[in-house]
Amino acid sequence: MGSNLNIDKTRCKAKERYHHGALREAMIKAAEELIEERGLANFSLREAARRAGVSSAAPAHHFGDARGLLTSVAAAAFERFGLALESAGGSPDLRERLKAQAIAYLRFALEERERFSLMWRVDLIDRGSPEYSAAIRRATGVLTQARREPVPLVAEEDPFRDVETRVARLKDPALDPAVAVWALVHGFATLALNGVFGAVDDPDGGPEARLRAIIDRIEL
Amino acid sequence: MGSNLNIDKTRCKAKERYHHGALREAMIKAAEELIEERGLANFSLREAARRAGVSSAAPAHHFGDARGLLTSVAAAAFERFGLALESAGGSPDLRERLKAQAIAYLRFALEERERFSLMWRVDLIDRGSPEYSAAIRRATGVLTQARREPVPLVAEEDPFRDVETRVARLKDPALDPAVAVWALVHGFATLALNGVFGAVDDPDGGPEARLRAIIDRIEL
DNA sequence: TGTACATCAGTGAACGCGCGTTCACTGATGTAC
DNA sequence: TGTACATCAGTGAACGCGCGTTCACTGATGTAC
Repeated sequence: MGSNLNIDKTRCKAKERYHHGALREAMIKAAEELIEERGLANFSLREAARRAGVSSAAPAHHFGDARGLLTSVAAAAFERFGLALESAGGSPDLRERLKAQAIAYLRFALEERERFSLMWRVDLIDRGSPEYSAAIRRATGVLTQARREPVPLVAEEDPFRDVETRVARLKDPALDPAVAVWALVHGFATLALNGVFGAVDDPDGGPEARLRAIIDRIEL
Repeated sequence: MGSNLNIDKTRCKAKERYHHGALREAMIKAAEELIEERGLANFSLREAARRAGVSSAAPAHHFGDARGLLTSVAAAAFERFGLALESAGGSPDLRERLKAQAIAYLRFALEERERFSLMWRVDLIDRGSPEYSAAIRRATGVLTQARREPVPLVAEEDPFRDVETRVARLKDPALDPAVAVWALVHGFATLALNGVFGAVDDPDGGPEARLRAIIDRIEL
């Protein structure tokens, strides 16, 4: 790389270079900011390109079309979402683990409202895209795998006591407490975003405590 | 009314009369069909007017603007939704009542996908509208009032046994099992609509049984 | 029972808008020799 | 190390689209006298 190029880069004025250099990432960032700022309904490819300092035709090279860009934004959001859930799942106790993940779920939804909505907007994104389906599979996998703790098969008295029940539960998805908690927190978050539970302004207070109390009443 | 008018009416060709006569209802019906048929994302005021056999300026007299029409559609949907929940809440047993309402909730969501989505799309409707807020208050009221059964205050042994616990529960919304079930079924329905639980084609089979099993595990 | 007239509920043409996408193009990059 | 050239990643102007809404209008209705 010549020194001229370096000078351009240290200026950090991407617009002054003909080639942006990292337009893909810049577009995703611009789209995220636009969506969070003006709402998902007011997203437009042109405006996102404008914010990235690039002509409206440029994104086509990286995303194909507008749906492609939104798909990438959704995939990136799911990626971060999965990480948040994962790092919340540290407790060895199943109930605590599920509760912590539920809270992480709720917080993500309340803090990144518009992006959280986008993640589920099938009409706006391309579900078939490899990057999207990988990200959603990973994130939801974290949830539904939450109960796959090392089961203490060797009980004190009878080594086979309860084992069959446990195995049956592991096999029957209807009885998976993780699915119940997942549906519960997803609905709770969605309703909270809709203002059903009143003010959402203090996410540390109301909704979270309420969610904790509810999860405590699910038989695991 | 003259006989000419009657002849016109029996012809049932609304287009042939200058005054539609029941455009408000016709527009709502047209919008509902359009939405269910082509999806919420493809709704347009013009197309709805076209289907009602009326110029695109006509609806303004009844709804003001496009948002006004969608608000009325959402309100009508909430009205039917509330009725469905209400008629499902017949059982004297709390758990059975909640379960039946949850199933009704799920069925409504799966059968009227697009309208169910619209009901919660704050960006498309006017939440402040009296007709909408009345309808949503009524429908959600059915849910959150589900536990307000006649509590058997006069117990066998000690008339005050458990009473304080009951009263405390009634006061603390965090412990309201109806809210838990509500959030649960709402999330369950939303995820099901997103295809998370696989095929939705047989609503009598998979999702419903699963939901029943989950509700059985909530401590009421 | 007629008539005058205000009001209501339509028409249809037109406006302006921002959008997504296409197109021929060009500047920059990287690679083969 | 230099040069030719293919490829990549941009430009910016233009196209066509359907939309929501506005506007001056008109036909139908209902009511007061």
